[in-house]
Amino acid sequence: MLRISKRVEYGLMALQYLAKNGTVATAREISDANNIPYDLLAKIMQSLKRDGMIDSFQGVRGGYRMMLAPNSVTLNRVVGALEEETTITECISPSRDHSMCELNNSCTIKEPMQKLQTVLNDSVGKMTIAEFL
Amino acid sequence: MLRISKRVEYGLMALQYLAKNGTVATAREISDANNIPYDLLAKIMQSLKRDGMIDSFQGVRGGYRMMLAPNSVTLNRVVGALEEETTITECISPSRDHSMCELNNSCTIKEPMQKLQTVLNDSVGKMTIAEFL
DNA sequence: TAGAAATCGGACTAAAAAAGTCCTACTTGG
DNA sequence: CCAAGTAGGACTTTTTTAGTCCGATTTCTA
Repeated sequence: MLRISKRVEYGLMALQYLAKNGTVATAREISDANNIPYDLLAKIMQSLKRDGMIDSFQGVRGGYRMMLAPNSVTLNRVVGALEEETTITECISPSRDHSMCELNNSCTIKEPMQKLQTVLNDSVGKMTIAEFL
Repeated sequence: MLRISKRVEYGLMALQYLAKNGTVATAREISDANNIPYDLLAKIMQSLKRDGMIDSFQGVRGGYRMMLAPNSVTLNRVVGALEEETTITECISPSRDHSMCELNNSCTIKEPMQKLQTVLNDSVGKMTIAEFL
């Protein structure tokens, strides 16, 4: 049901690393420290950068740096930055036309699913990177 | 991150159906009513039966029947009955030897993940089939 | 008592998603 | 200029999930 993806797992490790060390760190450094495949991590860092929670510097003395206070970066935000779909169910997703569940409008569990989604968002949204330090 | 599987989705629909109607219903009846592939639903019903939340009757007038009050069947229980792994992360799973995260014991996010797991279990555990009626 | 309508359950295939790899381009400090 | 970085597209592999198929067993009923 709710296993988090490696993308999120690695992303959290990277953010933890950055938050802990305070300084600029390279993707290579982080991948070495955590046994994360370098290429994969590189992509993840780009996504986190795009979100704005970290900053990046190209070139020889480049790397990544935290841009926000750890306690202001919620898990919801991290997940949102790293994953396409963040809803519990396809029919709740805002990305598709879901005026009906797939073919028919006979979906009988939409409302409770929506409720579950809210409950989940609330609880996950309360945790931040500060909890990882 | 946390999309629920079709197994759980279909399982919830089936439980809703049984709880709503009160009587014995066949897998065919439920699959027709909800556009669920019959063979798949049949397996799901067997899993739910094994858990004990529903009962089954073989033979010509057979089918399935709810065995518990809807408000006593939590989502956690349904998920547990229908899925192998129910943990947010592999290293938390009780099914594997995880005295260390895979190869090395350098997993730096285990504790917060454990906390997240607890938070999640708590919130999901509060919802029951009664919410689906 | 035969047969239809069910559940039971294993084995398999197909499809989708996730994880990981490869390669090239661009940037920048020394 | 070149080494050490990020940026990012395209691709392959692996894993997981979804779905299918088939035969066995049970049991009501005509």
